[in-house]
Amino acid sequence: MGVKERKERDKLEMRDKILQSAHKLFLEKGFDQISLRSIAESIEYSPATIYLYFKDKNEIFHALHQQGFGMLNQAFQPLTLIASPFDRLREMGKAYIQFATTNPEVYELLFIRTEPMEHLATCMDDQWTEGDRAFDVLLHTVKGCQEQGYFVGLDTQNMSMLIWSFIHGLCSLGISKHISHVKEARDNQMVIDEIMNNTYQTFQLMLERLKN
Amino acid sequence: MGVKERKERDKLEMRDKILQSAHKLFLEKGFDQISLRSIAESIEYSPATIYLYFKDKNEIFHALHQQGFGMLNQAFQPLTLIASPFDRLREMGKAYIQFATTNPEVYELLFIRTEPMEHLATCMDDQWTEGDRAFDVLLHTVKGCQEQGYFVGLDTQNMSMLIWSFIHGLCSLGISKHISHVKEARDNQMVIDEIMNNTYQTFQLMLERLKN
DNA sequence: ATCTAAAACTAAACACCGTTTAGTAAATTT
DNA sequence: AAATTTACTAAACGGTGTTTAGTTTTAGAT
Repeated sequence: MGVKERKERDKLEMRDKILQSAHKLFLEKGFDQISLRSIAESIEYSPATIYLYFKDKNEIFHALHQQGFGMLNQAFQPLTLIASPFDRLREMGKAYIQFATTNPEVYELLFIRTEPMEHLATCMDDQWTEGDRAFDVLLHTVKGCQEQGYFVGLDTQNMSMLIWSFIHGLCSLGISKHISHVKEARDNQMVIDEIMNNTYQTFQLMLERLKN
Repeated sequence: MGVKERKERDKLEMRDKILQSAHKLFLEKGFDQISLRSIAESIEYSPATIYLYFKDKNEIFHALHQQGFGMLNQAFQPLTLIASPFDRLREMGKAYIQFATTNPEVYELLFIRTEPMEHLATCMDDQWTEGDRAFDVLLHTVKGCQEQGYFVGLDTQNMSMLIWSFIHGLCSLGISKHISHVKEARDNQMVIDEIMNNTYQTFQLMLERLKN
């Protein structure tokens, strides 16, 4: 009697349908433009139906947040194959920037918007472990670099935090409209991308000088 | 017959009253909790009245944005007296972090939220010049450092952008709830402040190693 | 002092929003 | 076939930003 199983599948399918629709909408129209009502309309159900599958809007954001972290981890997956820690670190930075610039809305959801974080804070179960794990990977890579003579005398955790801060700051400034000081950059994404690349390259040069 | 002048004064006073009220409200209740209606209530006028002094809500944010930049510039004012560029750079970073941590809501408005920026983009008059000027100060200081043997061979603009990215990233992560990897940091502001200080100190050590 | 025209202000409405409630229709179990 | 659980929704609640139409207050001219 697989009716129970089918029902469960249906339930998950519906959840997924809602999430897919939300994802599509917030890619198309941006963040503040997603409403439960627009999600409901796009899946051709009434707004109240969504509350049968999600507690509230934050829970939808939370689910998208998890999904986004999945995407990011997937982007990092191939990099674990790189043996040299310093090379791996460089490529991790590149991949991070690449992810942020090609999925700015997702990046915003993951690292800039505070809504799902605040929601998580109220949950007892630590589901922000994905973030912890990602940071552990960074820590491990920095440690590897140090064993090869980079960043000697600098604390591993502080150095990791430094690197993350820089990359995150660069991505944040690139995604938001805050890169000024070059008037062409105001609306030209290509100029912004170039600034980001140049800045990252300079960072890389800086790190290379920190050997021995 | 100074009646016309008085009316103009009254108009400006009212604008200021609205802005003060908005500022107070968004310090008290946070960002998303400010509504035109709550502003109106706190100044004891009807919501529609606000539209006689501001085009829309974005224009209020925009005005607060300018005001916030004034505060930041004021915090930077004393630092121009520091003769040594490298010392000045260090103190600028400290002042920036200090500003961000003591006025997180203002910092969020200035550098994280995109609303007033998007509004500015539609304005023809370039009023984001304050940001440009602040960056010029940074550029000038970095150039000074280079003349004293720091960061040689690195592009001035890229280096400035690197520094701003790092500091901004650090502040962003500190303000939002995204610093994980230390479970105590989840809700303890003191731990977060310490992480930020340690990270900045490490950055400083790094820069010092880049002499010659 | 009275009339007029402009300025200041607001009540009410509009079209949204997230969320809840109460009730209907369909599917499943008995 | 009846009873019960499940899936769904219409309508409402209290909130938002904004507009409109109309009222009150003020200023200047007669």
